Amino acid sequence: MAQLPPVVARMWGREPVPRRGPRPRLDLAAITAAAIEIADAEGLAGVSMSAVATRLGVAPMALYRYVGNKDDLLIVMADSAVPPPPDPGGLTWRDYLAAWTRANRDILLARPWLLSIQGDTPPAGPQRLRWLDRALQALGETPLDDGEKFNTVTALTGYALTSATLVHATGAGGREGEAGIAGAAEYGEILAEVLDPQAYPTLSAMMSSGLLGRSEDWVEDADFTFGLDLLLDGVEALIRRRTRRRHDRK
Amino acid sequence: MAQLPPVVARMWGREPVPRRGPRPRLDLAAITAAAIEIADAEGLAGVSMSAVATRLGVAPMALYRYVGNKDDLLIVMADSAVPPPPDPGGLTWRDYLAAWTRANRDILLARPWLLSIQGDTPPAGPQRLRWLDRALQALGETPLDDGEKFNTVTALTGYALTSATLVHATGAGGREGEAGIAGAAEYGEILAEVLDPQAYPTLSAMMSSGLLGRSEDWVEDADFTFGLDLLLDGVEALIRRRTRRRHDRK
DNA sequence: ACCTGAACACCGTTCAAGT
DNA sequence: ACCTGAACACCGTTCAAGT
Repeated sequence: MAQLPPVVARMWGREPVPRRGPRPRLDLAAITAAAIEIADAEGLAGVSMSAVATRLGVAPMALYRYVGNKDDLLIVMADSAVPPPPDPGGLTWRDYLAAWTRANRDILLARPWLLSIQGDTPPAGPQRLRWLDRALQALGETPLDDGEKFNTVTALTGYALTSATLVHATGAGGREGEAGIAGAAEYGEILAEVLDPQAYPTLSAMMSSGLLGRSEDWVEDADFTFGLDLLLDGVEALIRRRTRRRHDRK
Repeated sequence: MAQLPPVVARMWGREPVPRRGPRPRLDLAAITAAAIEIADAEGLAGVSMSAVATRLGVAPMALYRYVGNKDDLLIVMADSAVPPPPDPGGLTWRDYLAAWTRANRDILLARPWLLSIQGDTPPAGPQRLRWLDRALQALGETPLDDGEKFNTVTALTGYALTSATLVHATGAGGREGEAGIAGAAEYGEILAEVLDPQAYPTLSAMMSSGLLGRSEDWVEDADFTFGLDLLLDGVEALIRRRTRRRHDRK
């Protein structure tokens, strides 16, 4: 699952260029698109090799010419399901990274099945690396070194992912008929019933004061923005420190 | 997968208390322990209902008396594989949350299969909620409101998760013979070969200047600590702002 | 009440064979 | 070179039957 597989080369357009033989009826892009359609409609559980093949009008074994195994297919799906990152166009690093993180989270909310794959796979495909590139680019003008930029992006990515998990899992952003708890309120009720105030003092105090009662707010911009600003404030503080130090040396 | 299932009640000790009939030869704890042993040894792929049953010396169908289905079992595993959170004992909120986040990440590094489950499941079991409780408790003395505390913890959780994913996926922390890319250096090499400097200007510039060459550092304390401090600086800035405002009102 | 045996409808993946 | 048909060794899950 964590192995960076040969199929990665194909993701980057390094398709073998054969001379002879019948014209291929498939390619990696068509297979991936079919698999994504199934995942969007039925979730990851619906994505079986034979379901994908059926949708393409082909025998299941035909897929193995393009994909080493099913894990390969999942990795390719997780990359190509991601749209291009927002355009940097003239934004400050802070405004851009805010938009970038929000867009990142929105993708995960629209395609929750990505959560199950991305938590396990490093960015190695063209799309996810483009996202990484743009975020690093936005920090280009700052005095941070490469490692610091990288860790900043890691923190933002993690926040987007955890927020999306929470929203999706509690069903707060849930579309009708979707898997997930009926609502954050129900989640709260279940916890309230089960939590022992002795063992979970802070959490149960918060719950009885209504934290989780109104927790559909988790999806709302205000709440997401708060945590995001927390992170960006940290970055800004660091930049200010760095800048000051440079200035001192003059 | 995201459904909060009836098995949750059982996680909380709400086992049915039967009167008559043969004494049970199994219980949820034993099943979970067996499944975790398999996951530790062979990864999540090795955890099949029949593998778990075999390890317990029982027919596979016996498990269905304790667990609704396999997804249920995974949810229970993901909770009970988590050890108790660090002890708060006299630490400042900042020191405690730093230790908490680091411990969080270390668990994920020790049991990478948790990554595949936790990215998809909200905390609903006794262990993960205990972690949540302790983190909120540490923020108890600060002037943050409940929602702010909650989002702070979300951001820290996300950072731990993404850091662990990155470390694990690039194999930087890999034990011998484990799944994963052989090393971060190899990951870098693959990317270097495939990245078009035109399409990925910042990333390829960083790579040729050696960012990913020395990227085993990702695991090292220094690098992890940097991102963590970034987050905590953000929290601290917010707390300072809140405190000042209160002071002004006097 | 608890566990089992047999059975069902699937999986992912292989291999030799066809064109 | 590409696709297929048949086959293999598994899955998760059901149900009726045993004690």
